[in-house]
Amino acid sequence: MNQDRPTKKTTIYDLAELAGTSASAVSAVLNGNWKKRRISSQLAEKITRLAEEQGYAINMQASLLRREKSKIIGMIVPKYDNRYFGSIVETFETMARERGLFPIITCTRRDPELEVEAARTMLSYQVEWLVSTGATDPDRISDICGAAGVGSLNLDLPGTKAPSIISDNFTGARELTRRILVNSKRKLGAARPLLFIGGRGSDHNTVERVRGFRAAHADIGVAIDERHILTCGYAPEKAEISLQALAMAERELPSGMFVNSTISLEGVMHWIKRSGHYVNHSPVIGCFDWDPFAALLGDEIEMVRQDVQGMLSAVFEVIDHGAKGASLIEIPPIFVDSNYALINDPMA
Amino acid sequence: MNQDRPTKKTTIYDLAELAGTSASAVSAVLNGNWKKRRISSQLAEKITRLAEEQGYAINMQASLLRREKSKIIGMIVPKYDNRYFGSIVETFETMARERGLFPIITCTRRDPELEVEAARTMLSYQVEWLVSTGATDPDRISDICGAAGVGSLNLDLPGTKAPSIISDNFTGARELTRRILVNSKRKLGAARPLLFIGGRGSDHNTVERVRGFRAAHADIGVAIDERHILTCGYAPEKAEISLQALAMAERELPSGMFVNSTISLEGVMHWIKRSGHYVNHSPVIGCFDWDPFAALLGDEIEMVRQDVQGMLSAVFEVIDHGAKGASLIEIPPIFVDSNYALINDPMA
DNA sequence: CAACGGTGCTCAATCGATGAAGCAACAATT
DNA sequence: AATTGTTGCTTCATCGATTGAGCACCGTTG
Repeated sequence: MNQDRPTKKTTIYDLAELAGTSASAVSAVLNGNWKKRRISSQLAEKITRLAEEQGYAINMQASLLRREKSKIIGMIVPKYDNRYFGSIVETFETMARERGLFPIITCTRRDPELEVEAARTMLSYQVEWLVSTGATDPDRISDICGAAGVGSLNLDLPGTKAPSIISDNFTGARELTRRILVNSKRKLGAARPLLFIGGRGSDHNTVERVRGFRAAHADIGVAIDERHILTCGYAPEKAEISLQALAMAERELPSGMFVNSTISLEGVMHWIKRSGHYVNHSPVIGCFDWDPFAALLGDEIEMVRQDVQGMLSAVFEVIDHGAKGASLIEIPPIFVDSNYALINDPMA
Repeated sequence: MNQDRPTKKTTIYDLAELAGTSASAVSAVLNGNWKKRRISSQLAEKITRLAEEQGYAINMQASLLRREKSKIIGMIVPKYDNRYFGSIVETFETMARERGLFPIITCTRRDPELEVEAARTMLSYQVEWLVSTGATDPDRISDICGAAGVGSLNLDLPGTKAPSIISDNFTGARELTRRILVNSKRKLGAARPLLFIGGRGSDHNTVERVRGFRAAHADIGVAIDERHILTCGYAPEKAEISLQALAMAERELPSGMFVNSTISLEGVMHWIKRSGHYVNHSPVIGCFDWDPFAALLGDEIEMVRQDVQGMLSAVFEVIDHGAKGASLIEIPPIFVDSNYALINDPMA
């Protein structure tokens, strides 16, 4: 079809000429408000048929230029290398489309400069909202958006200049720690203090999780060794290096660990396997995040699953109905049983 | 900054008024060809400064409407739930940006209707190229793009109407099978025929991998049991159901498996752990795809890593320099050693 | 002093879709 | 017969950036 013009795209003017009518009639028919514009159904049908035949596709650039709302929603995300972010992106796309929004996602690889550049590019594309996921400097992005009159939102990591939707890290970490301690007690006879590894000491989530970690120890009156709080960053290698350094320094390693992300867990498990420590007494492990294979690794890996559906529902709730100022919305995480069952409400 | 006008965005006309000059001068300065248009460097500097102060962001819709090239490149991808696709998306974004292209990615959840809809939407946004990754019906998408004069490319799964870049599935599968058989021989004393599980019997990759699987068995003169080729789909549950059915039907299960994706491996490992089969003789496993945790699961999980960098280099090679017709470009996969070392050229 | 080339800008048309305003034709009402 | 209402369209300005054409002014040259 339409062999005569191989490259040039069909416009409403081409269709108008073919239909022997005006471009505005074509426009009205194709964007659905032809009833309102009192176009006869015969003409509407004819135009629709022609559009189909010609393989007409609207030029969004032209349409959006004219319209006041772009219906484009942007998201920046640090990485695609774990299930948590993958699930966030997939859910975001689905929910955006359900609302008639066009999602644009970009991965900024935890690079602050890229984050800013990506935000600016998204503004150029006239996004109506920008969701900053796990951004290193969310407030900078909120400022940039604010100056352009574009709404922004923080996801996963909070900021102070836009509504933030994050997991309830404190409560989640406290419950996760409690569970690891219970497993530790069952396995070793007594609850022994755990190691905390992964994350950045400077980020809110890590701070809150350490706080939950401390609280759970305090709850059962077990003292923490401050040298065993290793907020060494998220990369797998950093966890390995950190553990190796600890093993060099100490006679005895902790018998259990709270691992702050699946990415860190990757390094931890690799080190455990290769280092030769823990050969005849594998540690009791818990991880703040979920991965299907990690779940199958040992018998005793306790995992928290962040409630991605819940978090994104909250995101779109804010987008649809607004939120006051830079509010902080905390979503309780979900505890995953080893046999794939989900148990809600960790504190129940 | 720019407090007076909270919502309305700054345009080149606003900047022109502020600078006491014309919009065309502003445009020339901001898009970099002010030398060609003989604008003085004083004026250029002034305009640049003003643009910065006002937080000006170009309106891409307007710019793209006027220009002939959009510099937008689209990709559709089935899922974000494994490292392979995550890595494809991340690499694609990086390489696109390096070339000054703006990547738009959308996830179609293996839904043929969504694929077509996504392709049409991307055409509306004037993409110059569309990369269909693992599409269920790549030719349909090529047709749609072709009608609009837009280039298309297939990645991961081949089509017949556009250049396709895929892994060398046959060679990869043959070498993977060979390795599993070697491991099987080392462990059990003799090389026993393997089970093939996962993938769709209708897709090219699965067909080729089964062919490689057969070839490797033939190479050492071991006969395959045809009932042990289970192309049950990609979802984890399908692999579980399929294995369960096999276990009900047979007295003895195969001692080794070729698993066709990490997603299928998820189901396989879960079933092995929960079903009670293989309790005192864990099977020798190989997987066509790589996952960091799966790599740590057993001692004997052999994994092939598809060469994402290589595949995307080939994609952009085609985009930059063209390819003849619907050529098929096969990229050799990479074999991963259990200690994280990479060994190239599987056939060496 | 006229002609010429160079510099430094402005003007106005254009990309494709949209929608307010308007117009012609006819029907219904006073 | 004049007014009003309704239907079914068309006309045209507009969104913001881009770019070919053109204009005014300068210094230089013959």
